[in-house]
Amino acid sequence: MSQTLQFIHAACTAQARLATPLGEMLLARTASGLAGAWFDGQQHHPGELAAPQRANDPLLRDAMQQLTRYFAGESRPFKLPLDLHGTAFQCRVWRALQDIALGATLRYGDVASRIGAPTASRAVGAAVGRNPLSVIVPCHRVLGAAGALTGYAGGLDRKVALLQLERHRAPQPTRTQPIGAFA
Amino acid sequence: MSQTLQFIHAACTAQARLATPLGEMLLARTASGLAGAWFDGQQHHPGELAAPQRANDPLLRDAMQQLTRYFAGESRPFKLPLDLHGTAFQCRVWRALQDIALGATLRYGDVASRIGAPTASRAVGAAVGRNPLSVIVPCHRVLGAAGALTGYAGGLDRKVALLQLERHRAPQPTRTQPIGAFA
DNA sequence: CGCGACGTGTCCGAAAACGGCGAGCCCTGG
DNA sequence: CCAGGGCTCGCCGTTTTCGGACACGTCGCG
Repeated sequence: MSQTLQFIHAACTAQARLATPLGEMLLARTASGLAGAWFDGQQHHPGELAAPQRANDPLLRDAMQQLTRYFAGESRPFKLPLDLHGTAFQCRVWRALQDIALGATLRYGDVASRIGAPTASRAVGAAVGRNPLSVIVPCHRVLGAAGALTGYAGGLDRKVALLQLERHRAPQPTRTQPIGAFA
Repeated sequence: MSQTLQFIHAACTAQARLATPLGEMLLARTASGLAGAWFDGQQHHPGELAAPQRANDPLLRDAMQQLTRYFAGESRPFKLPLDLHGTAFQCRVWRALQDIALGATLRYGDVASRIGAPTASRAVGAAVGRNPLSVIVPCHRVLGAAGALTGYAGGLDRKVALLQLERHRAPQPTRTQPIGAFA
């Protein structure tokens, strides 16, 4: 099992479920922050967690509220304590993802450059795909060099839906413009 | 890294250090019980833990007190909530170890029989060696078929010392007599 | 009686396979 | 001419796979 999932199963203290327009999600927290958010049936889903179901946990409630607002169209950025665990490289990638503003997109190669490994775009792809915090860490804002969607652990339809949702709320279309499908 | 150590690093919530006649020990707990006790420099030591140092944690304090009394010569059995994590096989072995009374010893093969895998004595050796709770789960009470000490993660001298310590407190020399070195 | 072979579960190291990529090349079709 | 589509080939971190090594004991042969 991957390092991240191993950690999730060992250290999570509570979980909760949330209904969204794109399907149900599973949220999980540890002692120090939000550790996971997955769509039902997506790739790299941790499966059943031993941690108790606690819909009224303060942090989980916060997360659910912010997600609900996000899906309702609010453009306020997520503000939650996170507890991301992965290899050093993955963490660098995930941190870089958090810097992509709502409505903006980057190419895999751009992310690679930003973390100081300009030739590792393919490895970046792998890391992006294992992002444990769907939606909250915006891994859906990374496109192929030609603007193609190229992949999403939750399924391409969800990626399309998320980008479309964000497309109309963006304060202004910042940074790298999506090319091709979204030009 | 081994399954057990992986868990230790991920799930421990507090640690403490204890001075004993055989060297300093590191104790670690999780939310549900005592998870580790290692001599400094022993094999399979987890190294630096991220969990905070908390000498006044109730469980850790209890453990330290009982260990201190043990080293002082009291023969009262350990009574602590434990949180042992390993493969199914390892857990069976470690549970079996806890049933060896103070002053008694078993052979690796005996342990193998007791857990229902009479031909797996070699595998038992491996599992015994990875016991995360030195002293408390008495892995030092297992000897080779001929009574030889054969090994101890903390060093053979410590194994000798522990057995000697227990030899004189035992209510009565129960069960399998140590052969050879301890006859 | 001594020696070697096997059974057994787990960890460890090395090697190979596998991707949510991207650049370069050629080819087609306007 | 130029724009695009399909192909091949390098890129690189992670995961998977595989072969040995062990805190032993029994059995079969010389």
